[in-house]
Amino acid sequence: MNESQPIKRRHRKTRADHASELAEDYVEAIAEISAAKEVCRAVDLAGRFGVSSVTVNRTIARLVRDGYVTTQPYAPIELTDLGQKLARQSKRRHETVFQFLLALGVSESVAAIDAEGIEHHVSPETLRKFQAYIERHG
Amino acid sequence: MNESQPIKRRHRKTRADHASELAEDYVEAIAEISAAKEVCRAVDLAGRFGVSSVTVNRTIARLVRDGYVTTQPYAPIELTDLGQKLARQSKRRHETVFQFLLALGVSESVAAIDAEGIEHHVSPETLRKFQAYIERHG
DNA sequence: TTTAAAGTTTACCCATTGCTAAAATTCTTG
DNA sequence: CAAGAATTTTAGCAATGGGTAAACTTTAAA
Repeated sequence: MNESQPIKRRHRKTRADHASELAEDYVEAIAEISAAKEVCRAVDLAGRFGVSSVTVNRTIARLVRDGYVTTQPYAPIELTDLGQKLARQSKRRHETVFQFLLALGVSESVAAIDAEGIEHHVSPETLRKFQAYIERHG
Repeated sequence: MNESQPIKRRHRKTRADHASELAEDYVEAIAEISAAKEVCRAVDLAGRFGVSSVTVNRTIARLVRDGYVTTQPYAPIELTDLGQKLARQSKRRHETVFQFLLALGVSESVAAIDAEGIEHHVSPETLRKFQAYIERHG
């Protein structure tokens, strides 16, 4: 009577239709790095995420496959329109979560860490509540 | 000046020292199911999480390896003291996140889903802020 | 310009988390 | 108790996300 419906796990679920957390982190980083220094290279992402450039390479290949990114051998990494759209959404949501935590009184360093983890699990409805809270409080 | 220190990803990071999200979900579920019907079997967890019992089996093997669970072939699944401790912590944190979302005005169905995802990324400091908010508001 | 450094790619490895099919065991019921 | 149902286990497959070592390109410097 209690184990009603199955709890679907939210990590690694669908393929092309729904961007993974990793994809969101990557497009967000690619957008930021591209803005800061014109081109984004695998080595930049490797430094950013603290992983090897081999790992970056394969992740980028998946992003290409899923339509978020274009690149050619030994060339810089660029976002497609879809990738840019996802990057904007991710950045906006990330920023909202971060500001919300600050408004709640969480310290900046902890808010930065927690926002990273939380952002991928906040539904539109909850995000709106976060925004409302930010507007009410400072 | 911005790509200061590497951003450590919070999913699937360490091995034995830090319980994975999946481990937390499992011990929480095992505790709940054991409380509700005396014994917890793989098939119960499979139903709960919407995965096959083969998948449950292997996950349980990892939990045994990591010291959270004991079991024997064809026997029910039981939590170790460590597993019970983790289950209590997880349940408490989960409950706090869920109540916090409700207090913020998020609907019950969405709060249930978001709490599942968010709970694993909330630091002790942020959790205290959540609790404080719940106490202030209803 | 040639060479060395930096960056990228390829070829391997591993663990996790999912699956199906089939074998083994335990439970239930006729 | 024997047969069938339910459950668990084993064997094998796949995708993701991590690694190293070594080869290959590109860039920079002497």
